Amino acid sequence: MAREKIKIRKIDNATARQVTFSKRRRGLFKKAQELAILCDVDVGLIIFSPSGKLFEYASSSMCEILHKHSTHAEDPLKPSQQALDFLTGNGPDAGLKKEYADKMRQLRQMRGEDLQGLTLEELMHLERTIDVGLTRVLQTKEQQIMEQLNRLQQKGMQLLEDNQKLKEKVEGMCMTEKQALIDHEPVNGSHEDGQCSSDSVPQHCDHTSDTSLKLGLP
Amino acid sequence: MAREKIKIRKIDNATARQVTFSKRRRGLFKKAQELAILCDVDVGLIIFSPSGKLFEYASSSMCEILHKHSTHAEDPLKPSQQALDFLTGNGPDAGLKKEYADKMRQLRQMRGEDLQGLTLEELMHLERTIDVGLTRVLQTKEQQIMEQLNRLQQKGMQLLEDNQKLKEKVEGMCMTEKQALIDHEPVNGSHEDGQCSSDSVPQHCDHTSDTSLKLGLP
DNA sequence: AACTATTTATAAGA
DNA sequence: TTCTTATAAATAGTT
Repeated sequence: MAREKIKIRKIDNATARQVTFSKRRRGLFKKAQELAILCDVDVGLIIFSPSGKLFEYASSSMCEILHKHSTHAEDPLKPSQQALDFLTGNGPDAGLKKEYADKMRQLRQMRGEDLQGLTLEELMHLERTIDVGLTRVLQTKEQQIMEQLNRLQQKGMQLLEDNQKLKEKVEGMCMTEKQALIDHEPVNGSHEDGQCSSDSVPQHCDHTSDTSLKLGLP
Repeated sequence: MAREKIKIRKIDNATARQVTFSKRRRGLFKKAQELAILCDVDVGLIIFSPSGKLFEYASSSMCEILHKHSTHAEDPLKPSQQALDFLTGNGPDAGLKKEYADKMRQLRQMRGEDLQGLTLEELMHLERTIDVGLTRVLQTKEQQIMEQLNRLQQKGMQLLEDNQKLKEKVEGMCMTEKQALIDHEPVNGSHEDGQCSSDSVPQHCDHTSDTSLKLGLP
C-alpha cells in the first residue's frame, strides 16, 4: 500500500518479512482497538510469529474473550449431544461420548446433512467459514492463472533474448560485409542496393510488430 | 479516515455505529489475513458484537491458535493431534476440547456440505453471504489479473520499441557503410551485402515471431 | 450498497 | 529499527 502495490503472498526475503510484520502488526492492533472503541465491541487478537512469539490485543481481557468464544457455539449443540447420548447410551464417561458424538455430528453437518439444529447465529458463523473455503479454492485458481502469467513473462524474456541475438548477428554481418568489401575492393562503392538494406530490413522488422501482445481477457 | 477525520470514541448513533462496525470489521479481517499470509504468521481474531454475535478469523484454525495461546510455549499442535486428544479424552483442557470440536464443526460446514437441516431463512442468509464474499474475491482476482496483464502488455510494447530501434540502427549502419563505399569509389557497384539485409535479418525477425505470446486463461 | 473526498496505512529507501 | 515519502488502501459521510 505504498511505493508499490504488492501481492498478498508470503514475503520471500526474511528481513523484509520481519519488517513488514512489525509494521503491519502495529497497524492491525491499532485497527482492532479502534474497532473496539468506535463500535463498542469486544475484540481479541492473537498473533504467533513463526518463532513462536506471542502478540496479543484484547479490548477487555483475553480470558473473557476466550471464554465467550468457547461457550458461544456450545449451547446449541446440547440437544444433539443428548440425542446422541440417547442413541449411544449413557455410561460413566458419557461426557466424552457426548463430545465425540458432537464431533461426528459436526462432521455430518459439514457434509451437508443434519443441520436442522443450527441457529441463525451459528449459520452465520458457518457462512464465514464457507467463505474462507471458497477463498481458498479461488486462490488455487488464481495460482494457476499466475502460472499462466509467469509463462507469458518467460515468453517475453525469450523475446528479449531474440532481440539480443538479432542485434549481435546484424552487427556481425555488417562487420563481415565491410571486411569483405575491404578485401575485394578497397576503393570503390555502389548504391542502388542500398535500397535493399533500407527497405528490406525495416519491412521484416515491421513484421515482428505482429508479435504485439494481444490479450483477450474474460 | 475519510470525508472527515473522526475521534476514536464510541459512535453515539446506533445506526452509524452498526455501519462502521460492518465496514471496519471487514477491513480488520482483511488486514489480519494479509498479515498472516505476507508474514507467514498465525493470526486469530475474535469479535463479539454487543448483541453477542460472534465474528472470527483464523489463519489456521481458531482451535489451534487458542491452544497455542493457552500453552504459549508449546509447539504448535496439529489439529489431528488435538483431535486425537479429544477423541481419546486425554486432553488436559476440556474447554479446549469443546472449542476444537466446535472448530471442526465449523470447518466442515464451511465446505458447504450437508446443509439439509437449515431453514429457508437460514439458507437464504447463508447464500447471500457466500455470494457476496465470492463476488468480492472474484473482483479482486480479476483486478490482479488485469494488472499483471497490463504489465505484460507494457513489456511487450517495450520489446517492440526495442525492435524498432534495432531495425533503425541496422539500417543506419548499412547506409553509413554504403556511403563509405560511395565516397571511396563512386563508379562501381557490388552487392552480396544485399543478401545480408534480405536474408539474415528476416531470419531473425521471423524467429522472433515464434515467441508470440499465447495466453490460455482458464 | 455504491460513491468520493480524505485520512490512514504502508512499501521502499535512507 | 525508525523516518521519510510516494502510493495504495481504508473509510466517513453522502446518495
